[in-house]
Amino acid sequence: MTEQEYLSAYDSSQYEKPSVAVDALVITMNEEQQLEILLIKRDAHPFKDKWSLPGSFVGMKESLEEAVARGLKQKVGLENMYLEQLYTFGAVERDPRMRIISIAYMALIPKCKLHIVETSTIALFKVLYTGDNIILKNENLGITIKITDLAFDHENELKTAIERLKGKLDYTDVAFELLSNQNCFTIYELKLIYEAVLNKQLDIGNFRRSFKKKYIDTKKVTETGMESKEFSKKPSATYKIIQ
Amino acid sequence: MTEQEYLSAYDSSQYEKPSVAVDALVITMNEEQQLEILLIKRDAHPFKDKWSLPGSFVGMKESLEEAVARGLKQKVGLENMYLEQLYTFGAVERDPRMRIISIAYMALIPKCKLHIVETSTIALFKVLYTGDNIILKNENLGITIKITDLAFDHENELKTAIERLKGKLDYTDVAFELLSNQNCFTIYELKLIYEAVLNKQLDIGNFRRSFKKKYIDTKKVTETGMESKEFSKKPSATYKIIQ
DNA sequence: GCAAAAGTGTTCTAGCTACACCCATGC
DNA sequence: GCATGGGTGTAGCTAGAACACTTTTGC
Repeated sequence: MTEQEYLSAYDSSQYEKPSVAVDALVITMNEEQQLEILLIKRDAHPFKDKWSLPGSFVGMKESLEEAVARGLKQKVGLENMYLEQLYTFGAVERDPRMRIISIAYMALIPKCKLHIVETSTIALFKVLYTGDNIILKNENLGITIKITDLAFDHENELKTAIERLKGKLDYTDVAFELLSNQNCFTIYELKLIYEAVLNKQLDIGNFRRSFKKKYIDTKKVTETGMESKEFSKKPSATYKIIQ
Repeated sequence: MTEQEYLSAYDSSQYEKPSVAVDALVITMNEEQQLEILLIKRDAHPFKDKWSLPGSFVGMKESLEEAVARGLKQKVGLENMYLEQLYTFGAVERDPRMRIISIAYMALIPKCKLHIVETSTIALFKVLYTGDNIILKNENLGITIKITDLAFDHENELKTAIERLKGKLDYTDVAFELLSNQNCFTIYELKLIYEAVLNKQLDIGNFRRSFKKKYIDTKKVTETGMESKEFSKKPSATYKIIQ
């Protein structure tokens, strides 16, 4: 049997298959320097009227990343953001309708590039900590929900994303993805992102020093030569990422 | 429409679906303190006669972990090993037969628990470094292959696993999974695992100190009170993990 | 003048690195 | 006696934490 004969004889439909979806954790930072997550209110069963992560089924001719990008473009008009695979959730009963295996992706995007028209079914929620609990709050809609109230296993997905983000701050450059302008930012602005993700205050002096050691000395980032007064009265040096 | 009506009306077979598989990266350490990986020689197209990672299709009523465990039990009689999800590979053309999305799992197991009858189609290969290249070698079969010769995208999966393992040594306890006996091991033995994974020599004095700080002081590990001469002439203290 | 961020300097500590050193044992 | 791992000690360097301090500007 040649390979060609083998391939055409192969019957890919002989077994029942699980469905495959991708979920997107669209994370941004608002003007008050708080993390926000994009949620969609379910209009159908199961979990009707619960808030959930935007998801899409994976088409036969698109990669996982392409499925996430397509879904986000269709649902909220988003394009060209940083995507990173988070984890694959495959418990048998995670969706009561049928077996769905879902590959979760984290999408980081600065809020200035996020032109979402908030409706009563699509909205950004602040991620707030109250002790050990996480609550999600949208002030325009006047909605506050507990993370445990999300549809499906999305509580688990969101918690995984937050932990991954915290863990990756140190040894990767993901924080830059939340800057409003990677070609012109201040150290203070980057510190705000770190503080929002880590949910704790950092010492600005130490942050400056470690920024310079980690990025300037290694030539990953350089001064633009321009100054900014966006965050202060005194002009501040601005930096840009070297490609 | 009630939720019950909705669920029964839901037609889960209306769209064509990708197939879903799991791949297992069974990693162990041999008597010479080298990492080994379990490979299976393909007996069918595509990639006929190439070596590959053991994989299984995911059944409708089993979780991803269960699918990995079932596959390993059926193919090589392995049970009860440490499993950790690695990454999901979903490129459209990764399998020329059909669309297969594969969730890779890393399985760590001490060689003493790995009772594999090596045949010409199932074997453990040493993971060896030659400069920047990785080669896979089985001396019983007299086979040496380059990592680039693996079937499908398994080169990529194996490289991802090795990197993950290296990265996780520091901040997790994965190294313990490769100990032949978690209830009786020496510090030297643990150091050999670190050296095999990191592919570099470590200072034994510093390793002892950091082991004690990280595990003894925190009461995660304690002395057994027994001594071992397995690795030396002078008797050595042995340790066990506290559950 | 006050507040707030920009930016620098200093001190202290913890941890890691690279050794040197002695001990116990098998050969 | 010598090689090998068991085990401890130590000096030096580095990164990070905590905090003090000056500067520049808008109000």
